[in-house]
Amino acid sequence: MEHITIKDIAKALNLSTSTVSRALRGSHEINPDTKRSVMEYAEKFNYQPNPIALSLKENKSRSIGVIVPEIDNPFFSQAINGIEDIAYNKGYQVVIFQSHESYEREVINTQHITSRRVDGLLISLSGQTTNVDHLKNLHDKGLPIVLFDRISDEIDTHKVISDNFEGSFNGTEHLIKTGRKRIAHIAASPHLSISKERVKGYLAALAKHNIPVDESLLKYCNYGLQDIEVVIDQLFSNETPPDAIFTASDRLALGCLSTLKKRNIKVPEDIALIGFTNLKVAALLAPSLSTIVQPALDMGKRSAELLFDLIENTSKLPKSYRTFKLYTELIVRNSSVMKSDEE
Amino acid sequence: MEHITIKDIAKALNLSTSTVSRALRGSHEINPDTKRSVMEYAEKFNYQPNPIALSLKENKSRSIGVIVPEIDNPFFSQAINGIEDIAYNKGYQVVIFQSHESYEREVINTQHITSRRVDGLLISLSGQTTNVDHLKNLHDKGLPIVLFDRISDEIDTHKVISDNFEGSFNGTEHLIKTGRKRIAHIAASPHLSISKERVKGYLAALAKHNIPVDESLLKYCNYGLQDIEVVIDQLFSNETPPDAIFTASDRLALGCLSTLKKRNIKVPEDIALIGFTNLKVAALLAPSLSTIVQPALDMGKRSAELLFDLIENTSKLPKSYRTFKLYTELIVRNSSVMKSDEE
DNA sequence: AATCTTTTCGGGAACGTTGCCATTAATGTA
DNA sequence: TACATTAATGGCAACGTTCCCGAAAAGATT
Repeated sequence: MEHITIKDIAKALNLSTSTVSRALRGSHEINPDTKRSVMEYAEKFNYQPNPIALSLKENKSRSIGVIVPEIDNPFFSQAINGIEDIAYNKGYQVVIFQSHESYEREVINTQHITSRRVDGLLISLSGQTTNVDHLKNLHDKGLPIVLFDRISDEIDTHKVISDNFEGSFNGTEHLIKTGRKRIAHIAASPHLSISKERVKGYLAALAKHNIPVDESLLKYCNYGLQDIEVVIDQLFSNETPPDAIFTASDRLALGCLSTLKKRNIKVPEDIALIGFTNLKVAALLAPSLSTIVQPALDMGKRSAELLFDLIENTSKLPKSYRTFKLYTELIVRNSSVMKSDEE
Repeated sequence: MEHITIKDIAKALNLSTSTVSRALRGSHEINPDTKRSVMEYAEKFNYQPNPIALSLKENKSRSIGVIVPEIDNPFFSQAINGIEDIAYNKGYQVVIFQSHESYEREVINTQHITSRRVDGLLISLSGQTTNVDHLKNLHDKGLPIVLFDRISDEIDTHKVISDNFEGSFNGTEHLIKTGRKRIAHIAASPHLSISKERVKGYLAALAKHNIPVDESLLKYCNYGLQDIEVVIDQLFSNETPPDAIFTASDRLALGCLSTLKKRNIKVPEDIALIGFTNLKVAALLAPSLSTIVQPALDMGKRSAELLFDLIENTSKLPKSYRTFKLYTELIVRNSSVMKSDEE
């Protein structure tokens, strides 16, 4: 890839680089004729300023880093969609990293992030992450960071989440109101903020309706399909098995559904199922999946907007950081209610 | 973000920048003692070489650009997963762009790509793209490019696709062998290579079994849900409506399924449905979706590997470019065959 | 003792761009 | 006419790094 530079233009037109530079940026102190000839030459030979030289000079890269556990997860790909949208309009580029739910990988990613000199970082924590010193260090050194979805209390910066407590509360209460008595909750990694909040919502709903908590109905589970099968089998080896499962994520709900099918347990007759998800296909599943919708796209957009706020105001020190809680919505479908009319 | 530089180290240890530079890279012509003190200082103050300065000097960025129509499409997010995997191991960073199926946006993206000075480009064409001059220009200027999935004959470089013809042929033949007589095919944008190949496979299967082609059963369709509804309605306003639909993508199959449900047309009794997809949830749909699986992750990996081959061998001019055709697999589920035993 | 090698290091240019400071010529003002 | 002002441009340093070239000192060879 050969690129024409400002020096080439200067040499060709017998000017100095500074004159060409100023002509290109339309400075008023350049003779209109000179300006025009420079412009024309640049146009003709398709001059494109070298952003790397700019970056070196200005010490910023006009790029942001994004670390997610897994790109190939509809929630995160939707969020990235929103992030890319905002970044595109701001003229920033998006550099993607995956932690694959691994703490070590996340730490390595943050190292790459800094060495890359991105102007800011958007991150959703890995399921294994309990220590966030790697992020604290970056933040202390002045790197703008926004956390989204899977956040941590230990970092003082902007955060964007969905209202996990309320969503979880509403989902659980929905199960209670439709007559379920023994409601299990399968959460994701116990370290995650989203897990904690959703467990709280679940417990609060039980408490409100005076349903005693049965510890054996509260399970934590990885995303792997084998893990889910184990958990389901544990739940059903109980003397009085659950009559409802509220899972804390899309993947878990899908895993449950397929395991329950294998075990020949009917949904919603034998057991109600409700997920916490944003999957577009949820409506097309058999049975169609009741769920609590999270606005993944909006979360991505909002996070990116906040990050650019920080990036563009790094000078104004006394920031007041906020945690933005986005709406969730309970959508009731067939997996949680007995069919009234057969189709 | 303050960063310590080689100059800082030099000043602190009373050395020249060149000595520090060489010490850091372990040059043999530096006194072991000096080397050690430099290393220790660098370690202590967490020196990280500035990749931007390196890029400027070496005229490469150690990053690759990826342009996909939409990140939030399981096929592409899986492919990106594979790309990121390979890039990570090579020490490259992945910069993401979306064309949103728009030709204009794709052209703008390629401009950003070049101005960004990425070392290579992976691209899957937008549905609107008929002219590929923007890519030809880049390729002629020496930018390594690998096309995947949605490719173009007009660019001579490595390409990675799945065997669309064979997949399509097998899918269509499966429908024929299970007794379907009027098989419709709903393709994506007519400009896309994948559409053309899949239409060819469809027609070839019909021809092999002496089934006349009915032009009214061959439809092209965008991804929007309204468009699908229109197409379905057109198909069923036919005097003799189809008894099978073979759709050319995951999204289209999902749209069909939901539209057919709305119209109260039973799958597979009234009509068989088969998709071309890689969706993990296909098995959980109602009915479970027969489909032709594409190895999205492997396509991403293979594409990235090829791109790095090109990047690392830009000198060796006489390249022989190849098109790699990856396997597809027909998976028969309930949407295309009458249930033999009810569950 | 005179020369040649090694070892170890510093100086400076270069990558592309911007911005400060100077410089020239032309014009305006007293 | 002498001086101040303005317009238009050039020179140069700087961003962080590497690399080529040279230089000094120490050691080795005759």
